Amino acid sequence: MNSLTEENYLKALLALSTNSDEVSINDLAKHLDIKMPTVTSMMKKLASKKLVQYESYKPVKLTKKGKQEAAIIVRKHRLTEMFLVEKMGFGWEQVHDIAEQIEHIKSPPFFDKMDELLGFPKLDPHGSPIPDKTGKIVWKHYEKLSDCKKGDTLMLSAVLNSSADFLKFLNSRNLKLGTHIIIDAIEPFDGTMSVSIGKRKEILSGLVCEKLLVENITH
Amino acid sequence: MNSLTEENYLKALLALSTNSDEVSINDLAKHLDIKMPTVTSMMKKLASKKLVQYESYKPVKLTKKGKQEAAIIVRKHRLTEMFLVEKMGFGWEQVHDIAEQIEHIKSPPFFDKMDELLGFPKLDPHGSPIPDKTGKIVWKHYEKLSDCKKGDTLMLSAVLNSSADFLKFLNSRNLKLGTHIIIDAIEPFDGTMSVSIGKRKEILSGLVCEKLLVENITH
DNA sequence: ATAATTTATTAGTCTATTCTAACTTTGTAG
DNA sequence: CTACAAAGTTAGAATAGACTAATAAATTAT
Ligand SMILES: [Mn+2]
Ligand SMILES: [Mn+2]
Ligand SMILES: [Mn+2]
Ligand SMILES: [Mn+2]
Repeated sequence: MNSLTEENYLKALLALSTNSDEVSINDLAKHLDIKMPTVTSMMKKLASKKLVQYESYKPVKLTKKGKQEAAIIVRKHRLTEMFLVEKMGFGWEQVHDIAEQIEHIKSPPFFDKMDELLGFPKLDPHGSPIPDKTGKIVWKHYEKLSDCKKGDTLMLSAVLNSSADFLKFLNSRNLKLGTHIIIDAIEPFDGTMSVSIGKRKEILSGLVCEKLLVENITH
Repeated sequence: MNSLTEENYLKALLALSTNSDEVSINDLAKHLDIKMPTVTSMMKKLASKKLVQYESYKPVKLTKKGKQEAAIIVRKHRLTEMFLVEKMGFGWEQVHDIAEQIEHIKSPPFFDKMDELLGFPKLDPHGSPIPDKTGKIVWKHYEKLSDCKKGDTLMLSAVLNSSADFLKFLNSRNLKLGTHIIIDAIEPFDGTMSVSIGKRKEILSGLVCEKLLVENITH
């Protein structure tokens, strides 16, 4: 059984493996806000448990086993978020921090029951896929709003940042999953977009646009 | 903020304070299944946090502050058990172990929401009172079945043991909170009782009878 | 009032997780 | 191909929590 600490390392490794599946000690240290030597020694420990592949001075890689166990934590995190929103009435900006703790609860029946009560959801409240019980994760083919072009009509489908601050910002602009966005103009210098959300006109900074995943529904 | 470990010590102290409000290191060690020297050093730590009163070679006592913080953990534990039974469909024999973990979640809104969704319950699924937010705990005046006499008609109101084994035993005898019990005979030697539960006749050992709290409803 | 037993404390060790300081390796810019 | 910066490792120390062995205090039994 992995400790809470080990589980958080596994989850961070998975989160940082989206592109290359190789993760540097430095990135991991920054992501977890832990110093590099601490990370190095934890990598040795996880390697001894066959959860990562580790060699001195090289980036780390999750093994199949490590990937699977990380995905199970993510599953528990996302099921929890969905439960908090759908069954307990929390806002999507309130659930991440609670889920960060509940994901470590050891009780398969507890999460199975959530899953069942929710009707076996495929997505969490932020649009991210809920891994299945075997650890498989299937992302739909979304694109970043920042990669879309002027005139496109898009549907907000997922957010890449679940911090309360960011989500409260989206709330204040009436941006929810499913909301339609039309790109009126793009500032070439910094990627700031002028968009229409329903009847309202809004300005979204490049940084915000990079965190919004959309589906192109231009007619 | 107290650690999970400290919280479990506080809860044990409160549980063992029911009578005398003084707790011996030895009892605490047995209750927590931890060796005495470890308990001694934790008592020193809790004393430095003003949560217990500790002097060498004397029994420990929870301070007002310690009692309050312990009760808040118990509140979270019992709200959780109630939520698991009432809102998630678990049996009363399944919830204690999950609550033992969830009681340590740091999120007042999470437990407030449970409380609200449950309609501010006063009792948990095992008949124990749910402490209020200030830490006050009010037990109703129940008596132990083992203290009742032949001919009494009683209503099962609470159980003093929440282990899955014990509760599964009660399930198998159709004993639930609210069930009526009539004492047909008491074996003087060991306190074994012959009782009527509805139309059924059952035999309950003295040990079982001591764990059942009842309300006397003899006409 | 002793002796025996039980309870509690000290001292020293261990594992898990983290840190800082110092050193080494790798990668990059001339 | 050096020289410097960035990334990574080693060594040593700290804290939380738990253990064992040895010792001391308090209780109980004779
Ligand atoms: Mn989240
Ligand atoms: Mn976490
Ligand atoms: Mn319980
Ligand atoms: Mn607990």
